[in-house]
Amino acid sequence: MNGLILLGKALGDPTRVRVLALLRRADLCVCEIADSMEVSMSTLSTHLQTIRQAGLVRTSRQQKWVTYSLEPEVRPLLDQIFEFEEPALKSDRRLERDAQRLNERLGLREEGCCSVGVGGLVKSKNGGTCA
Amino acid sequence: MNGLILLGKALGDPTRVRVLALLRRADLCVCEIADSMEVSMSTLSTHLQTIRQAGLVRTSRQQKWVTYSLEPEVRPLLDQIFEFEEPALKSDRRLERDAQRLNERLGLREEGCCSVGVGGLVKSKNGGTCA
DNA sequence: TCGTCATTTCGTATTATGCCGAAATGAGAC
DNA sequence: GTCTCATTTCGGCATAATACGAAATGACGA
Repeated sequence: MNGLILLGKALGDPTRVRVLALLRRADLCVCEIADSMEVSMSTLSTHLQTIRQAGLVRTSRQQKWVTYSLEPEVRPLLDQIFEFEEPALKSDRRLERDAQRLNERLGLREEGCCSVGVGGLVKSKNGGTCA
Repeated sequence: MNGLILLGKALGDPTRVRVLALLRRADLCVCEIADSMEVSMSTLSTHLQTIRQAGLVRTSRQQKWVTYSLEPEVRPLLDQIFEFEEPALKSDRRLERDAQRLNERLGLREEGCCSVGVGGLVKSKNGGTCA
């Protein structure tokens, strides 16, 4: 029954739901998630760990960055759960803001995700030159 | 997003999963759940409240007893979630024991659920003559 | 090999959650 | 109305979860 409980815990926290909602839109590297959510890196990392342990996401490395994506095997289930709650989710301010910031963030991808030398258009949390 | 989080919290605790697993088998009054799970009344009640607030169950009164049943509207979703985790759930000892005790308990229903005067075949938690 | 960052872990304070027994509540039976 | 129980809330403690900044880690590029 452990898997089910891990799934429950993963869904039972606002920050984690926000992460999952973002990942349902696109595969994202951690800095993109962080910038979209305006949460500290350490906090985000903890939640990502929880979500990972629940088997909801997989990670892969692209150059220097780790990309998170929904585990294909659970995506259908996750979709059904989210769609069931769709009416409430659609009108959620926080999720809305996250999505908006994500879109702005994704617009910068052509200039290189998290790439160096973009001219500091967007400053990442710890002073890096992340896109 | 609150509904989704409540759903998550409801699924994110072993005791509550055990309750839901029992309710997937049959509509049950609280004393039947308690006897099947061997957990204190106050503890059980707290979890039932959580599950109720998540909108996963409805209650109805039968004579002196309150019967819990899965909310018809969420049952399909719940089924899909449980079926997704089926392999792990099927081999879970605790759930197995709960189900076995439930079966024993249901066998006594003909003698009247929680009825007085059965001769104390089964003693309920707080000294009553509950079936 | 070294430097640079993205990412994770550590230390800690705060808050939430789980458990139980005992007391309170409340619905039916007489 | 009163009695009887099933059911819920209360008080108190123990454990676990969340948050953050700062320090540690670790992978890639040069």
